[in-house]
Amino acid sequence: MSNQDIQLTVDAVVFGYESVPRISVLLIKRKYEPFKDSWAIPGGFVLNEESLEDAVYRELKEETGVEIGYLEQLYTFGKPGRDPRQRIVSVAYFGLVRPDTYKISAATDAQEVQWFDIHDLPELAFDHAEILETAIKRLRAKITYEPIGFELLEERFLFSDLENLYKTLLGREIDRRNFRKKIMSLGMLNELDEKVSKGAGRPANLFQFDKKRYFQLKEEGIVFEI
Amino acid sequence: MSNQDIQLTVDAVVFGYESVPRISVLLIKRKYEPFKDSWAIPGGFVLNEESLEDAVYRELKEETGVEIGYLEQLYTFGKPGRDPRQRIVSVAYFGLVRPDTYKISAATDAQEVQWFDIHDLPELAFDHAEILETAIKRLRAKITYEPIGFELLEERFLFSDLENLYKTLLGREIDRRNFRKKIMSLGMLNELDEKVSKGAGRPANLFQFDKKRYFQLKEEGIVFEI
DNA sequence: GACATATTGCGTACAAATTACGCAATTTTA
DNA sequence: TAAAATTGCGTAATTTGTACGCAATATGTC
Repeated sequence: MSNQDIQLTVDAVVFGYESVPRISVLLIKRKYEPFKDSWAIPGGFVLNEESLEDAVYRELKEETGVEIGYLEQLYTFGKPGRDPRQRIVSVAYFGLVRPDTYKISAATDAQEVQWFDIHDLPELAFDHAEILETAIKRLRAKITYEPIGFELLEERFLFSDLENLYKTLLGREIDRRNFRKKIMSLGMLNELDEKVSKGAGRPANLFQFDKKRYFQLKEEGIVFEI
Repeated sequence: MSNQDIQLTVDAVVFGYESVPRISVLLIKRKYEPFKDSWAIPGGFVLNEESLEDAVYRELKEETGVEIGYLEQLYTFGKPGRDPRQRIVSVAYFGLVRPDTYKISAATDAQEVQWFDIHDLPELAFDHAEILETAIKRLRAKITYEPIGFELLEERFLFSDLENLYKTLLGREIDRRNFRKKIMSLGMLNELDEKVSKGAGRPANLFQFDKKRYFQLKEEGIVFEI
């Protein structure tokens, strides 16, 4: 097939979390046609000699300045006509950043890059609304069977933060005490000695996800599940 | 990126099931370099104006004569160097066929196309071993939370067939009686009036997966899970 | 400073789901 | 005709999930 004329791009749906609480996604305003001045998921063409993941990291750095802590391939979108000008197939990824990175990147270039609440999104270029929807569904599903929620929190976090993250993402109430029991029973969290007091109420303990222990347990067939 | 020089292909890992029991995968012997005479997953270049799915259906028909009953995107493999000659990014799919289709295609062209037990595979071209492994993992995981196992059985099947399919795929013993209770409690199977007697033992009832009912239940938030 | 309010951490009773296994019914095979 | 194989249904024990109660410990208010 020497006359194949298909361009390959990557796009990255990057999620962040604030303890407001809200889940947000990183979007850029397009500088060029097509869809000039529309909001879009960051991404771009894959270079001839770089891997798909490298393309994602590079584009994210170039376009948004963000460095992500977690990245996985989401889905490949290739329907003819998804770009009005040429045949473009895009390998979409989804990534997660911690609040600290989040803040930095939010300040970088307010004109072109911006975090949006996933429940209050602008109109998006191309089929990016579909890509984003796919990503949200995946994130929502995945936090129930993979410990990726921790990638959205600080290294050391409060149980109430974790709980709010799950409540917000799953969109339903969770019994605080049962949730805690369930998570703790997995044996993947370390309770730190440090206590934090914010606002009224008894000070809360800090926790940390034990990635090493998680992989040990995974080896033994014990999986994360909520 | 006007000088991008990346070719796009699709590959399809097609699974079948025989009540031996064994899970098998459809492979072809390559006619051309690179990897001439090696076994490989069927696939090929995407045409400029066809969708990725259409490319899969077309290539499968051209190369194997198989028509699949279920298809889903698996993963996109794009590491530079996975094809020794040029940069090729491949969108891999996995598909399932029923035993009837299975038999037909096996007869089509015994020289070039062949079913292999997934536990007794030949050496594969390119990174196809990795693709196949990814597909097997996905299939194994997915039969526990999506009703795709039925796509590997006849429309009307015996409970023991379903049970053996799960035992074979999951690679562990399953209590026959509890398995049956669990599946039946989902309310997605219709018990037919017809009985079948094969070999010794009490004749068994035929069952049928009720896809319409499944989607109804899914709407109501009741999901398939085993 | 005392008291109301908020949040955390732990525990307990009850319901639901899972697991282990017994056994009769009905067929083929010896 | 008896033995062996397979199916279909049931029941008890165990594990897991759910709904709460309540003391401990901070902040906010008067």
